[in-house]
Order: sequence, then structure tokens, then C-alpha cells
Amino acid sequence: MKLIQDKLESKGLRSSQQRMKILQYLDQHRTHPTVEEIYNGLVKEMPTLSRTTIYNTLQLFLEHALISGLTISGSESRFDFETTPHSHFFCKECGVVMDVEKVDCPCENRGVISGNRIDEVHLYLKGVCKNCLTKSKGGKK
Amino acid sequence: MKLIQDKLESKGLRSSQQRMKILQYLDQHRTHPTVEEIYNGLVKEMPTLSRTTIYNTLQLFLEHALISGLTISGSESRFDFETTPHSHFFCKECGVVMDVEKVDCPCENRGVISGNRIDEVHLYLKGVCKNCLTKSKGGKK
DNA sequence: TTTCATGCTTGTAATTATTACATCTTCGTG
DNA sequence: CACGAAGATGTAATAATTACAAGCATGAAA
Ligand SMILES: [Mn+2]
Ligand SMILES: [Mn+2]
Ligand SMILES: [Zn+2]
Ligand SMILES: [Zn+2]
Repeated sequence: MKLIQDKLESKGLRSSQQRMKILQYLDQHRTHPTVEEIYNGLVKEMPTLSRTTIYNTLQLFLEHALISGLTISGSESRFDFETTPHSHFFCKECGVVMDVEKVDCPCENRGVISGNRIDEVHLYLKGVCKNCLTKSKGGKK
Repeated sequence: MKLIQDKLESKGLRSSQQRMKILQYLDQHRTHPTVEEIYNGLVKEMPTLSRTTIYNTLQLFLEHALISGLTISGSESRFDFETTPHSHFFCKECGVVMDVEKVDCPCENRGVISGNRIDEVHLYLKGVCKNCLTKSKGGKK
């Protein structure tokens, strides 16, 4: 928890109870949670926590590059404690979002493509995860 | 228009007026339009067109792999007449979504990663486009 | 050609994710 | 302790999408 606090203060941000808890939640849940999942995970121990605080805080964290954001599942934003570039896999059966072994794309080393400045690279793989493939063996195709 | 009709019928789909217009719109607007953009583009000549029809139709097209879908801009889905694998760039200044020269990632040739079956590969690059970079020369960084 | 069934389209209502905003709280400083 | 700014909260508004019931079109069967 001290480390979390340091991380916040190293960016010049005040380490409020809410900010620390939200950042800690992301650190301890590397599942790329949504706002709703973070809310449900924290509201038990912080009954007055507001979803708006979570939105604001995540936005702030993104601006300070404390976390990273994903839009792999389409309808909702997901968040990641990890900020170093890596790739993601989304299972269309069970909805899990997981990190995959770094696929190194030539573009990541290139700052510009056709004159456009690249700030972020997102590689999203979608399909059916190992787990769901196993379960559906013999079941429905 | 005949080609559009053939394309629909080749997938065993009925070629209704709405379906043809929607598919034609995507063919003629390679800007990765949103549902709203498609609606605004077509409602003039089809005043009774419903957004629901657009949602349903795009869903159907996706299921039959007539088109492809993107979630690069976060809040809304975008659609692409092009179905062969290619990469996209999103400008955080002006919101344009454009195709970029094919970046060939090793994963595209691989059907499985860590036991997960890959059906789709999306490479999204985000940053500031050539145009916006030019405009802001001398202006704000 | 009428009849009928089925698939397609429409409009409205409901849901979900997100943002806007006014108010209340907290916390460091003097 | 008092003040002021930053932070948190709750409610209302928006935006995108889905659910659903009802109407419409089309093509095969009679
Ligand atoms: Mn990750
Ligand atoms: Mn494209
Ligand atoms: Zn799965
Ligand atoms: Zn731009």
C-alpha cells in the first residue's frame, strides 16, 4: 500500500483514500476490469464510493500514464495496471480479456506511419480461449 | 448496384432495398462510418429508414463476413466494407479513422496463441494524423 | 390471383455506459 | 480554528445499443 501511495505521489497526485484503493484494485486484479467491476469490488469496503469518482480517477490516472486503457470488448472501457506495451486476447465466448505473449509488431518501434504520429499501439486478438475450447469439446461446435 | 446485390445473394441473403443501400453506402464511404453516420447519409433518400434496421443489418453483415467491425474510437462501433486484414489509425485530434499500410504482424498467420483460437486480429494505432500535425505547426504543441 | 407464412422493417421503450454539474467533504495552511 | 482549493458524491442528462411488439413486403402454395 505504501508503494501505491508512492506511485501516486511520484506523479504529483494527492493520495486520497479513493485513489489509493482504485489503483490498488487494479494492481491486484490484472483482469482488465471495467468501471462496474472496480465499483463492485470496492463498494463493500467503501460504501460511499461513487461511480463518478471511479470515472474521474481513471481518467486522471490515464492522463498521468499511471495505467492504460483498452476498448477490446466494444461496449465498455477496461483498465490495466500494466503500462508497458503488450497485446490482449478477448474470448467471444466467456468475455475474458487476457494478456498474451508479446507479439512484436514492427510498428511499435516506428513513431510515424504515413506522416501520422503514433502515440499508442493496441493489438487486440479475438477468438475463443483455451478454456472455452476445452469445455465445448464434444458439445456444440 | 448489381454487384452489391450479387454480393448479398452470394451469401444467401435477401437483397432488400435497405440492405443494398446500407452495403452500398459502406462501399462508397471507406471512412469507417458509425451507425449514426450511415443513418444520416441514407435517411434523405429513405425517409422511413430506421436506426434499428441499420443495427440489425450491420449485425447480419458481420455474421456473414460481408463487412468488418472496429472499436478503435471507444464509444461507438465503426464499420468497414473491406474485410481483408489491415490496420487502422485513429487521430485523437480530429477523430478520423483511416487505413494504414498493412503492418504485418506475426500473429496474423498464427491461428492459435497460448492455446486460444484467434479468429480476428485488430491492430489499432492512435495518435495525431498528418493533417492535424500540419495544422498545429506553430500553434499549440 | 388470392392467401398465407415468413422474414424484414419500423418505432418506441428499455438498458447500459458515460458525462455534466451542483453540492458536500476533506485536508493542508495560516 | 478558519479559509480555500481539491476531491468526492449523487443526481440528472446524453449517447449508444438492445428489446420488443406491430406493421409491411414478398414469394410460394392453393
Ligand atoms: Mn494487459
Ligand atoms: Mn479499414
Ligand atoms: Zn473463454
Ligand atoms: Zn487528425
